[in-house]
Amino acid sequence: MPRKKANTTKKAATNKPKTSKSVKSKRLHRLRGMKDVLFSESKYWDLVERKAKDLANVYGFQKIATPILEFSDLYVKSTGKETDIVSKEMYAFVDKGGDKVTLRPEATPGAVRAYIEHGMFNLPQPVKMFWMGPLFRHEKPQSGRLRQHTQFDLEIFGEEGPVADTQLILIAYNFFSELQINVQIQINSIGCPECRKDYIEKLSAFYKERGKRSKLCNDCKKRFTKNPLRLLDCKEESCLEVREDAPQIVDFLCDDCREHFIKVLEYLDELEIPYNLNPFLVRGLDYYVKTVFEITPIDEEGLDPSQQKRQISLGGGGRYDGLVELMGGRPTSGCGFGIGLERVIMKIKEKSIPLKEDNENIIFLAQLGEQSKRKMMTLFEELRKAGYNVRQSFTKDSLKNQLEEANRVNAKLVLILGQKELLDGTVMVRDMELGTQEVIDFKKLYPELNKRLEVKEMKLENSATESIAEEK
RNA sequence: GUGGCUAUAGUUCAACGGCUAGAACAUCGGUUUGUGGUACCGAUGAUGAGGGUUCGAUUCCCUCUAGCCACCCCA
Repeated sequence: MPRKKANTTKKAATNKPKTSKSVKSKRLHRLRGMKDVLFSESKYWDLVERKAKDLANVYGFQKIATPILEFSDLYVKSTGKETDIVSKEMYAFVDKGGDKVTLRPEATPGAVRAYIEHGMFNLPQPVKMFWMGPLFRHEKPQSGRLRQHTQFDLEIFGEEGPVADTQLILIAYNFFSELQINVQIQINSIGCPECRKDYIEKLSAFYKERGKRSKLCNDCKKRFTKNPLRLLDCKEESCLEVREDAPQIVDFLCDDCREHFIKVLEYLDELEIPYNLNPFLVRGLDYYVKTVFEITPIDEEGLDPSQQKRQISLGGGGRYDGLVELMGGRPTSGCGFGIGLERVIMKIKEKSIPLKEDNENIIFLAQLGEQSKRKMMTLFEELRKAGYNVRQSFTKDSLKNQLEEANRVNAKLVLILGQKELLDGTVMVRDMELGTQEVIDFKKLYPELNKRLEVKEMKLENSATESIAEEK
């Protein structure tokens, strides 16, 4: 039996044994870990972006945009050569001019670069900026983990006081609660380079005590020599056991760091923002000092544990006081945080929070015949400019199709103009909910529309109260 | 990057190694050449890619690709 087959013979046997990706399938596929945002998802993006911008503006943050492509060195120097992001996740390449460049893996370095490069230390301090855009990390994709994702990011430069840290956390908290996402704020202080050094010594000493290292998992054995702070991060059961008695960094903070941290917590208490003091929270970027925090979602409806998904963090940030200086600016303190918008949208979808849609009082214009089409096209512009919520489908000529479309967009009224109406100087007004229609004088269109839109609203209110009354 | 699971129309799912790969929803068309949302009829449309075993593969095996899950890490 000859099987149905596309008779396009692939390039003959001249192919190298290693098949190249491009020849493989006839259809082009998007790159791994990259996503298209389609119509149905756009409304979530609108919602989230609007919320982010509104909040940022209220708290005095101004928008900036930095290039997606930067010199690779920017990230190597700031984020840290040894961090996972830089050492194994960067989209780094040499461009045609021979420059070593990288697709932005992280927001803060670009903001810092811009702050220095444009002499923003000459602006009134603190400088508060926000930022929204794509980031690229070459990781193995999973749900909620993409190679291109979008972050909403806030940065404050030139303010060393704890108010700055608090304000960032406050904004993050407001962002989530106003989107009806339940979150938990994890917070910790990892001190400054000085007191952290002391702590790491203590921590190493602790783990060196008899028999402790043999209990650790393989990853942690490596961490012990490479980055002892990360020992605190491990979720392995046996490592957790050892960790129980480990010294906590908060007990070793210098006076300055301790005072700063206490203030942040006091402010949070004052604002009644719930937080979870997590002495084991350590963040993976080199530049963080003092306050670090992370935001994770909470499942409220006590699902059975098997149903519970791994809780990925929705956002995180911290203070980076030494970073501007490290990057060649004058000593400037700073702090910032980022929120992963794809993950936020995932959460909103999970909870199926209803979205407000702009489909109130839609007037749909339908036409029959060339003459009426022309007239309706101009009427459409007229109504639109007058502030009516109008829709049309002038590419379709049959009334059936136009009404179908009117129904799809949830129109309240349809104005129908055909040969008959055109000759009589009238227009037909069809009420899509009641299914009634009426021919009116074209000149009385505006008062008629206004009347119907108002009457409609009152009727709806009435019916709502009636149905409540019935239930009682 | 490591390990596991999966891959069938646009979407959600069917199909003891064997007949024309079947539905629902969606889309388009018709019943109605001037009337939508409920009905009826019809059409379009799929085995991720490449190889192997077999008389015969959607089904079994291998490779690649992609997705999901856990780890690593992070937003």
